[in-house]
Amino acid sequence: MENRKCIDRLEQKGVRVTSIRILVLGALMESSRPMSLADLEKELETVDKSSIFRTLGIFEKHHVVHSIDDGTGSIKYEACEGKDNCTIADMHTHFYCEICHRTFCLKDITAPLVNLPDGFQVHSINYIVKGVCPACRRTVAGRS
Amino acid sequence: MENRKCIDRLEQKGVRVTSIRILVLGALMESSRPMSLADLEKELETVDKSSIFRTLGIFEKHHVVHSIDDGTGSIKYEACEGKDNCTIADMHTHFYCEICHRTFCLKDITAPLVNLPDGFQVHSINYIVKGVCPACRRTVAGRS
DNA sequence: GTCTTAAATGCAACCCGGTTGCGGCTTATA
DNA sequence: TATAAGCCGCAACCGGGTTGCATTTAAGAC
Repeated sequence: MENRKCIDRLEQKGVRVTSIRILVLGALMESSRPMSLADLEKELETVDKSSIFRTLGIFEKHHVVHSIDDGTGSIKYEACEGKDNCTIADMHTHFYCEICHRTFCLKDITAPLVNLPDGFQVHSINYIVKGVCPACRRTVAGRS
Repeated sequence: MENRKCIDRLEQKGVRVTSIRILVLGALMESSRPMSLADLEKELETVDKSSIFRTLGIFEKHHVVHSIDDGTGSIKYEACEGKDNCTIADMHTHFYCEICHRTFCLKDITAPLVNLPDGFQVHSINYIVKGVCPACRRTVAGRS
């Protein structure tokens, strides 16, 4: 419960501090994986999902968190890392395991940026690799 | 209505030919953009969405079409190109315009593949670049 | 052609993530 | 303490996707 850290981050980004916001940001910062609305709902039993939803919207607008779409149909969120706003260069690769349905952050692997035809203006990148993660691969190794 | 072409493709992929399947595949092959279930529903008024849904599932399994997730919340489909099955190398880049909400196929731009840590087995790639398309950029040029 | 069977289809209902309207509560400021 | 702005919980809603089931269609046997 590093509340201090959450509070500092919120103040630094110009977001009003409330108990719920501390809880939501705390959960995201402690998690090693991006979390969906449902994940947060489960972890924060006492908080209504609409509150979490609105909180995430505010966080996103103020660059406290950013969202990624791993193709599972539910958007996932993770706390932004650097002090400054998340830029394209900060976007990292994600890996979605089709067996255990977990999404991994590969934070050291920057999402690649291709050259686009003239006229396309890039705002963000969504780069998801799908397949089988090491753990699941080991588990099913016997049969493949 | 190049029915012949659709029928050939279905037979070649080992999919039973029905009138609905010809319609669905025809619509996808004629479209310059990937289509969602809702898009197909609108274009094929006479066909029930559950039929389209199941048809797409069968098409996907038999590599007649593949799906992409452009982060809009609705999966889009496009007809596979080559005679053989779609491979990772065939996956191309998509661009989603945040203004007009259209998804563009950049067929000449192969989706990049990063090097993953050991143990990750890749099946597919989802690479979406988001921003503003040339047409919308021109339209809003006056104010930016 | 007719029969039989499996597959395909339409309909209606459902599921679930996401979203919104609104009344009540909390916080900030005077 | 009074007031206003913003936050929160509840409940209802929305839309894409999915499923169960009865009906229709197509493929093969006779």
